[in-house]
Amino acid sequence: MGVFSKTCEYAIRSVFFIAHRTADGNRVGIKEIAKGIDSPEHFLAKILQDLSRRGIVQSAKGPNGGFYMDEVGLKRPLSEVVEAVDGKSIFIGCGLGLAHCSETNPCPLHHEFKAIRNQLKDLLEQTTIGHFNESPNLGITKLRK
Amino acid sequence: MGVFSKTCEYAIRSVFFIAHRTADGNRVGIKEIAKGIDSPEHFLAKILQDLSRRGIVQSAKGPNGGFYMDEVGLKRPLSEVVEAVDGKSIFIGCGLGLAHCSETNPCPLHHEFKAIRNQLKDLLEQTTIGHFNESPNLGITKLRK
DNA sequence: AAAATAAAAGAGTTTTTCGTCTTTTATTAA
DNA sequence: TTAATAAAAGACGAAAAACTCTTTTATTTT
Repeated sequence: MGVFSKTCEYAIRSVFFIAHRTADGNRVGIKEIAKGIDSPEHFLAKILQDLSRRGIVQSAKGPNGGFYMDEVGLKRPLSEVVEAVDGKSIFIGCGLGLAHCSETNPCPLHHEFKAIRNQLKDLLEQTTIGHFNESPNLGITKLRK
Repeated sequence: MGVFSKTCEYAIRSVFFIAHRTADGNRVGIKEIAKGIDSPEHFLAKILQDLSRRGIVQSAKGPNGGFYMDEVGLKRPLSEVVEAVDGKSIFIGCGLGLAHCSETNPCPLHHEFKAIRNQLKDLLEQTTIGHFNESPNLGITKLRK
């Protein structure tokens, strides 16, 4: 089991992909995205519909349509994508699945898990969707299986 | 989505519970364990059958039977429980779900994820199943929802 | 205005995870 | 040696996640 759901993995990979391909103002279609990140096309379509409704990606129908991102979108943190798809639980949930685990009522591993979760939280908050557009050597090269 | 599957959460909570209740040589039945950690009894039975087959917990049938742990078992790291139930993927898998992500072929977040995963790995390797038996104030008090 | 394009929406199926229920087997104690 | 106990095993059932296919709607270009 990964840290994220598969849906969320596709979401992250697709926003990186869209960010990279459309920073110049172009748009990119669902087929191309699906190929570019090795995901099932129609399943990804659902995911992007959702991200589009939430304003995380933009979309346009018709010829020359497709998905794209604006300047504001590129600056959004990855944490917004994750939260939109998987919810907040990854940032706040108990590692042992206890609903009432908290600072005052901690499970055996509460504090240790908290430290790790916070690191993940920081990473996802500090990494923007457009982050890898500026680092030409790293990044986008690797989004396929 | 939590870091562990629900099955694994139940597994961890149950080994902590069994360790605590049977360090003195007693045994504890499935009903009591299920109540003690707030889990579905028959589902937990399946999980413990598996852990028993793998030698992580011991079991005995019949009157005065139940689950228990020996000295060796108490010293086992929690990572063995997690690996038995959820497999290695949590320790080695790519955060973005890419099968061929690696040191030489890293995904955009490879190095960052690796650091976090390693922390989790260390925690699970350093915490033994019997760890909380010795710390009377912390620990076992909180395994129910 | 018509045809082509591409996302949105709707309605499924499949697979995996989670959970339940019943029967069987092993052990112990009366 | 029979009855009681408790885990093991087997066979389901339900829900969630992952994935597919078809139809509709919006847009653009000719």
